[in-house]
Amino acid sequence: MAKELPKIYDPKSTEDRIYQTWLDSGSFRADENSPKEPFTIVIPPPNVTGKLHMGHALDETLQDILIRTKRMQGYETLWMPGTDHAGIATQIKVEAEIREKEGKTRYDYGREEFLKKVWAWKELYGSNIITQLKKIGSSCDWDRERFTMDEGCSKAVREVFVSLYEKGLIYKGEKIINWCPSCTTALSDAEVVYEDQPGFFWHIRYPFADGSGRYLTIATTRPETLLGDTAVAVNPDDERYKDVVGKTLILPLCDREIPVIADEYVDKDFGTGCVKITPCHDPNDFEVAARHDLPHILILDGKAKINENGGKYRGMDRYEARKAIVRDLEAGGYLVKTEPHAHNVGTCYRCGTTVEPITSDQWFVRMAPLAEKALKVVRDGEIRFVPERFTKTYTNWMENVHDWCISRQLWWGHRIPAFTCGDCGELTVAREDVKVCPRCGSTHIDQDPDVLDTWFSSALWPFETMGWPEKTKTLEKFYPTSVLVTGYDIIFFWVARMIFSGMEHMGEKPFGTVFIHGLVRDALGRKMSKSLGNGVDPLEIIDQYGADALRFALVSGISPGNDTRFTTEKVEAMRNFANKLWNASRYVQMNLTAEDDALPAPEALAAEDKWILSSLNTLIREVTENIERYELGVAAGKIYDFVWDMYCDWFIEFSKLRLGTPEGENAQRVLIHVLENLLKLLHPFMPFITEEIYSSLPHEEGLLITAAWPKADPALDFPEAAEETEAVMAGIRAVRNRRAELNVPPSRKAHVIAVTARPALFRNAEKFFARMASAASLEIAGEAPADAQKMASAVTAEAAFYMPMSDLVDLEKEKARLQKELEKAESDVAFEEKKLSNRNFVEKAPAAVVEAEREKLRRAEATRDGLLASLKALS
RNA sequence: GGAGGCGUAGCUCAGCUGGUCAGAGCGCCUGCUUCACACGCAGGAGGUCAACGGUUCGAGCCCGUUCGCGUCCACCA
Repeated sequence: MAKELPKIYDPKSTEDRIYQTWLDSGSFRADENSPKEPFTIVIPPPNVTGKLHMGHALDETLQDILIRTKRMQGYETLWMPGTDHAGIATQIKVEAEIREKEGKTRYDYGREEFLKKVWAWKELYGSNIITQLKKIGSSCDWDRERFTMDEGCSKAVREVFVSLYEKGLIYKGEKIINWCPSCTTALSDAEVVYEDQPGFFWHIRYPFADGSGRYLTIATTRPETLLGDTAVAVNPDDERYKDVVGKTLILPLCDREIPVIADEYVDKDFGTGCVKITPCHDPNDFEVAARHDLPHILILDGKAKINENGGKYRGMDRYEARKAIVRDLEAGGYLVKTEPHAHNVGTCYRCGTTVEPITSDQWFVRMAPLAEKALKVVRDGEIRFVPERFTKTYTNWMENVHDWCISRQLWWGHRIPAFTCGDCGELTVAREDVKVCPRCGSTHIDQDPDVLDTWFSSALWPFETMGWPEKTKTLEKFYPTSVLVTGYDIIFFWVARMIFSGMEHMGEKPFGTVFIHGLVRDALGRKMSKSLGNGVDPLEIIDQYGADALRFALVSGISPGNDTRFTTEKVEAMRNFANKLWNASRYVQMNLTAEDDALPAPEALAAEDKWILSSLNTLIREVTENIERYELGVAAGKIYDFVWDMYCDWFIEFSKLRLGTPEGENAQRVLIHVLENLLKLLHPFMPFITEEIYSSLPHEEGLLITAAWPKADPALDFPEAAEETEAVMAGIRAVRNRRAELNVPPSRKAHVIAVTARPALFRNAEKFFARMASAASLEIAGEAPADAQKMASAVTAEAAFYMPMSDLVDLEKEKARLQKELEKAESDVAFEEKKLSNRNFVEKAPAAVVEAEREKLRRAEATRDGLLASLKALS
């Protein structure tokens, strides 16, 4: 039965095999007909042609820990997997590919042919990311894998679009939007990243048209937009300009006349107090223009080049035009001054290009009515953010949300189901493609060329993946989902939108808890990014250290919502931990003769058995509770400490004394029992190695992945026995400590005399002292030996230990050391006495706390008395 | 401008609702080929928990102020 295992655990030869076992067993599958209580997570769908990065690795690990725990706890778990078509990201990739390989653009192919290319690309690379998710152990129900552009999701998207349109919550309109000149598409507000950039503040004279020679000076950071100016605004209360409101100015370089208007928007104290108004290229100006009914002049094209409204600047790139215009202003005597000015510039979150605010005809979601419900469900506590502070992040955003621009001038994505009649101009939004104009019967119909924002479909993810808009059993069983696990960086993009979508279309929240984690940074604390080249590839780490080590490294020491640094040192430490567990298991197996894992009867348990079993109970309670509270870092730490410290360093060492004796089988059974429970507690964190070890231990259940989660057994709480063992441990530590200080090698055994008032504690401890503290013998005495002067001594609360080793002991030093320890013990006693004589403390503090302090006092007194006796014996 | 986060051993970080909370890993020092493991064992050094003030019987933990570091949102042309 005993079986020899290699000394070093090899994840490479294990993980794929174990994963296949799980797949074959069907353990990942969720059953909507199950009577069990559901527990559901939908995966944040990675980009279909993306590559797994550390952020994914963390996100996946956290989800898998929750899912595996709940699965073992008897829930019907569904972890819904899938991928996102990632409109801009994917289209950019394919365009780059054909540009590089064929020197062509998407226009060379045309819409249909280009889309075929993208689909081919998706087919080619789309499975990579899924393979990678499997590598880190994700226990998703792969049979249900979805894609945001598959038939079902597309149907859901269309249903949502049409129904929102019918409710008046989607509209088309000419508004100012963010435009990326590189991606040549509109973006939503959330897709713009603002960054501080150095720039200039140009002060420019706009002369009055009355030929008086007077002028107003405006200040701008974007002089080229002057081509689109249709007014200059001042604050109505600004005394300096009261008399010029209503007058007319000549727009430099354009010879166009524009009015001076008064508007509250202008800040008197900023710049010159005069603001050029460019309705088509600034959101604030757009508003001002609406209030004053100003004309709109668009001066940029889709590539951010000056268009036909820009006169001689036509065709210039925006920055080229800026230079030319500044030069011409200077030449014309219009430029007053140029001063450096740092300002925030919006950039495209996908390509980093500076975005231009421009007016454009786009589709929008009317957010106000949707936001209302989305706020209520969070305020009512139906949806809870973990950690709680992100609730505020969410509500602040939702309270101030603008209408959502959802149309994108791309080809890859869900085509907007809006159809325009070429003859009568009738616009029809419909669930089925329109072939005939419902108004005039014309068959000359054009579908809107634009596609929807990628996030429009991901917003529906929790229910579109379950078959909505059909009424499916899956929805019935698993919606709303239990927890959503994601990083704080996509709360606005995704979490917020799922919430209002769920409320609107399902009439119910999409999830009960939003578990937010931080970013994985590099060893120096920087964001991992392609441009910095500081990203660490999770697959390489898995290859080198194993998925378990990576998972444990990612989750150890983290706390919800906080960023974490990734270091290979940490992975190495966790690889070592895996190996430690592996070798502990080897030890258990090498000594195995018992045929099953049944615990011995309580009366057959040794004190150390009772100690480890009591401690295991505590561990089970703590781990279970901390997972429940999403404190996964704490839970992982508790298991780590227990395995390494309590189980390996102490219990296994204790057990060695019994193996091979008549009691050996009892020891084995306790070893196995505890190990098995540890494997279960650790399984969600380190699924591969725990499953591998479990398979070679005697056990009743099949696979560990579906084994029952441990429960603390009150019948196995033995506080007295635990205290007894801890007293022995303290004694062993004290003796080891003294020996180490005196540099006594383990090979030199010493007699140990334990002077104690509680001899029962040490009656059976000789073998432990012999093995673990190099004791030749352990003698129990009531008082200090007569020749104590020649001995090394060590004092604990329960005993004073004497070791005859006169050659090594310097009596004076020994006395000085004991004296120092005595002072410490006395101050401890005084501290505790003071505390306990404080009536306020005794009356107000909880009884358990007071009792703990009393125990501390007792131990301090005992230690003090032991030290006093030792000192007396030495003098 | 607004919001929230962080500042704990040389380094990276835990420390949950205030009472063994002064911890872990790595690094460092001293021993050890002890029959599971040198990806190891035993022992050790090292922190006035950013500063100051307050609440409390009791504060890294709660409140306030200050200093330092990064984050998100908004955005003044």
